[in-house]
Amino acid sequence: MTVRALYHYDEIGLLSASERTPAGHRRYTERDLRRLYRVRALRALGLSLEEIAGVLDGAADDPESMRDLLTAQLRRLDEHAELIGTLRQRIRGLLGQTGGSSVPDPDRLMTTLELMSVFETYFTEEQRERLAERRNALGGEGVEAARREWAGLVEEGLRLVETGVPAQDERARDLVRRWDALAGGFHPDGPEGEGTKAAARRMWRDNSAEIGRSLPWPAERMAGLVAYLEQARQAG
Amino acid sequence: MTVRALYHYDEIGLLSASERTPAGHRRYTERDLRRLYRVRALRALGLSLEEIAGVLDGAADDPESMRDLLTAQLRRLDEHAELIGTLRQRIRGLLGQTGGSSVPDPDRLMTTLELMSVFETYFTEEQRERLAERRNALGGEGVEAARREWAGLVEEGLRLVETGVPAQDERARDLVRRWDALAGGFHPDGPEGEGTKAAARRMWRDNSAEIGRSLPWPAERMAGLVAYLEQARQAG
DNA sequence: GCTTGAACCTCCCGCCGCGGGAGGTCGTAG
DNA sequence: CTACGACCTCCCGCGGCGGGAGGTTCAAGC
Repeated sequence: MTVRALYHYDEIGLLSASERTPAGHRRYTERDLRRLYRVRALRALGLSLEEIAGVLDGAADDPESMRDLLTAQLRRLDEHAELIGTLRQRIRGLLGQTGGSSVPDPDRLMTTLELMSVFETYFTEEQRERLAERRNALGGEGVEAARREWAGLVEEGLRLVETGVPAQDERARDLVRRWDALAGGFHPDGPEGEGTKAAARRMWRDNSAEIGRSLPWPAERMAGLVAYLEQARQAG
Repeated sequence: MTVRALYHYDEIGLLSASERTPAGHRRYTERDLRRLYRVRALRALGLSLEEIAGVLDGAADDPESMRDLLTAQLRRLDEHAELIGTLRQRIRGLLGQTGGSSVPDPDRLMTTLELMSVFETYFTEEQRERLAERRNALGGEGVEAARREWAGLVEEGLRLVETGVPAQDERARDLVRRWDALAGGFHPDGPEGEGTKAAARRMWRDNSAEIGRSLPWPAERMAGLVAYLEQARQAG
C-alpha cells in the first residue's frame, strides 16, 4: 500500500480516517483498518472501487449483494479469459505462418494484418462467427486440402486468361462452378450463406489487389483473374 | 471505427491524413488506409498505440521487430491469463465456501476477505508461494483431514483452559507439541520454514480476534486459547 | 438561390486508479 | 536547536479515446 492510494480512497469517499490528530494527520481506527482490509481484498479480486464502495456500504441492506457481485465478477473474468485465449491463438497463428518458412517475410505478415482488418470491415461479427464454425467443422487438414485444391483452380484460371480463352467459354464457366462449389464449403447453409457469399464477393472485388499481395501469385495477375471469373459468372 | 479515434491517431502522430481538402477536411489516401488497417489489426491484438507506432515506423529498419513484438505480446497475454485464472479460482473458492451451507452468512465472507489481506501483510509473496506449494502437495483431502484434526486440538485446548489447567502442565505442553507438528506440515522444509512459522505466529498473536471470528468458536475464547498456548510454548 | 440536415472541423473536459512532484507543516532523535 | 523524516494539500500526468460546445462545409431538395 502507498499513502497515495489512501489519499485517493479518502478523496472518493471510499475510506477516510475517522479521526484526525490536532495537527491534521489521519488516524485510522480499528474499524477503518478492517474496512481497508476488505477494500484491498476486493481490489485484489479485480473489482472497481465503485463496486467495492457499493457492496461495503450496501451490504447491510442486502446480504446477497456480495455474492451477486462476486458471481458477476466471475462471469466478467470468464469472458476476459476467453478473449485472451482467442488473442493468443491469433498471435500464435500469425507467428506460425512464416515460422518454418524460408524467408522471414515481414511483408507477408503486414499484409495478413491488413487483411484481418479488411475482413472485419466486410463481414459482420455474426457472419465471422458462422464462418469460424464452418472452418472448425472442416478441421485443419480439411482446410489445408481445400487450400491446395483452390491453388490448382487458380493455376488453371491463370492459364485460361493467359491463353486468351474468352470468359464465355465453357471451360471458364466450368471453372467458376468448381470455384464456387469449393468456396461454398466455407459458407454456412441456408440464407445466411448467401449473405456471407455476397460479402466475400464484394471484398474480393474491392480488394483484389490487397488480397493478391498475400498470395503466392503476382497481385495484378490475380486481379485480372478475379475480373475474368466475374465475367464468366455473369455468363452463367 | 469512430471519427474520434481517427482524430486521436492524428493528434498523437500515429496516423494522419496525408492530404486535406481546401476546406480543411481530412482526405485519407490509399496508403493512409492501408496503414489504418495495420493499426486496427495490431490494436485488435492488444498492442498499445505507442508500440504500434514503433513497429510500423521502424519495421523497415528492423524486419524482425514485428515478430519480437508479437512474441512479447504473447508472453504478456500468457501472464495475464494466468492472473485471471488465479482470480477465478479464488472467487470460486469464496463462493463455494458458503455455497452449500445452511445460512448465506455474508459476515463470514467479509471476515474471509479481511483475512486475505491480513495474510498478505504478514507473508511475503515468496513465502505465500511456498505455502501454496505445500498445500497443493497435501492435496484437498489432506488439508481437510488436517483441518478436522486441528478442530479436535482446539476443542481439547478450550477444555484445558476452561478447567483451569495451568499452561505449565504437561497436558498443555503436549498439546502445543501436537499443534506445532500439525502446523509444521503446512510449512516448507529448511530455513524458509522457520520464516513462515515465525510470520504465522506473529499473525496469530496480532490478529487472533480477527482470525477467531472466521472460526466456529467464539472469538474471545480463541484469543484466550492463543495466549494460553503461547505460555505453554514458552514453558517448553 | 435558399434552406436544411448531415458531416466535418477544433478545442476542451471527463473517465479510472492512482504516481509523482512542489511546497509547506509536524514530530522526534540527537 | 537542528536535522531529517513523515505527513499534509494541491495539481498535473498517463492511455485511449467518448462526448459535448460551437462553428464551417457539403450535398440534396425546393
